[in-house]
Amino acid sequence: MPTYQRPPGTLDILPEDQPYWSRVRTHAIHLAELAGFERLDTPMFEATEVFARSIGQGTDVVEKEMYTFLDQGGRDLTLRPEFTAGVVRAYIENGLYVEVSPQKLFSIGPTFRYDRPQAGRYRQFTQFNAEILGEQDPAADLEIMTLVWDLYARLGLADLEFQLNSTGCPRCRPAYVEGLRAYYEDHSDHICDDCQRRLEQSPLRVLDCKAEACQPLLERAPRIQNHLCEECAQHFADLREGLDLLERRYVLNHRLVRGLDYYTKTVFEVWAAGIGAQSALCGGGRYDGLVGLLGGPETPGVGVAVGLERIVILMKELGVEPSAPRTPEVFLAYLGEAPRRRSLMLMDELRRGDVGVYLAMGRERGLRSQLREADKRAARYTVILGEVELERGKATVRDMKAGDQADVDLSLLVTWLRERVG
RNA sequence: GUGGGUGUGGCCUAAUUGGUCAAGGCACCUGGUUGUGGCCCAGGCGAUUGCGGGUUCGAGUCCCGUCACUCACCCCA
Repeated sequence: MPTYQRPPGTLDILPEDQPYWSRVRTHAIHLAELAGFERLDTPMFEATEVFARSIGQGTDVVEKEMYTFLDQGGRDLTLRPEFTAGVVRAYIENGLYVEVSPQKLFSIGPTFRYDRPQAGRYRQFTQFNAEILGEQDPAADLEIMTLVWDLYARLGLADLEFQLNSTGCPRCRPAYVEGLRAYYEDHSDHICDDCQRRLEQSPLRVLDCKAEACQPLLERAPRIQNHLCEECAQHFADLREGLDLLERRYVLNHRLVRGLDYYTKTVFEVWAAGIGAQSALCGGGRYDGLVGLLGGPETPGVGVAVGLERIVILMKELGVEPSAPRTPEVFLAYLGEAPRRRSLMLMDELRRGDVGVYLAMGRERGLRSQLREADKRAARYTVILGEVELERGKATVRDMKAGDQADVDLSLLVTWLRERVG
């Protein structure tokens, strides 16, 4: 065992995995920009209050999953467990509501949750996040959903569909929740302990209970879809029409309720098999009250958070090719002190000429050892410089694939190589 | 927080079920070629078998504890 290990639930992303990450990030950023989203970077930590108020006191995230600490100045801070709260805080603080509306913003970076790690779940994980602030039109929900769908499609994850639901708004939800509570109270002796608690704290959460005992009751529980106000019902219908029109598959899931309190109307997730017991690839929804709740002007919003680790896991599982890493195609080998100095200069010259190059290290190495290294590094050409070549003002350039060699004038070497690599 | 599984060199695996066996493969380094890679051959580096304790003449192998990793529950990315 090594003396030091990664903290539980964290990940070393080694060079061999970077091509996957690079491909995921590149596509995410490209698609976001294509759809008119602008990048916003916020701090990795915020005042704890920002998250506690947004996400809600009774939620799992706030109750037991936050990395919270006091800094030297006694400030109560928390590593972000998600992006939305911080993005909304930045939107208000920087007065982005006076800019063109809606504001379409995306972010990408690490997030932190103190969960128990398991397959597909980490304490530090990476999210791609997109938000549309200042627009109540269901077209905004549709754009958000289309964006993540297209990201998956580009990365080769096919056969996906949205889980979709509407959780109503402050006008219609309270009545539904009362109805749900009343229904459950009539049968309270048949439900699990967790649900007993949920009824008090966040009644909607009884809907995604998986306990055997609760299933029969759930079957006949009232469904929010039948209790939406006219505005919410219309919004939901418009969104579904848009999804149909653009052929983004979805299934209605009346039991989909997300673990954060701020959602209104639309909630959705995308599920996939193959990431251990986890299924959610992304999750999102509308939060029309959040900006107001955090002290800004009443402003509707909708957004999504995409888990990047889970995408990478699936890409590997499905055999999706990552992007090819770019490594130098030229290796400089030398024999002797004068050639070594000349190689140093060649290295400099080549890189200034935008030719990627490895330089052999070590002063007493045999050519065999240097060529072995060149081979392992998959260099296309090895430039061999010894006393013999130096005297004639030339270098021996070995084509590693063909196995043949050419004499090239040192003065022409950069040009010669530039014509053949890149 | 709760439960299950696992823990041998950088990686993968072995050790006749307590008796010199800590072995093999991959990787790495050197040499076979006084200046030539990939294949092959030879050699080499590298492990107090997670840690602590116990049983025993003797433990990698049994027991207890502990730590770590891992999977799962809750919930999510």
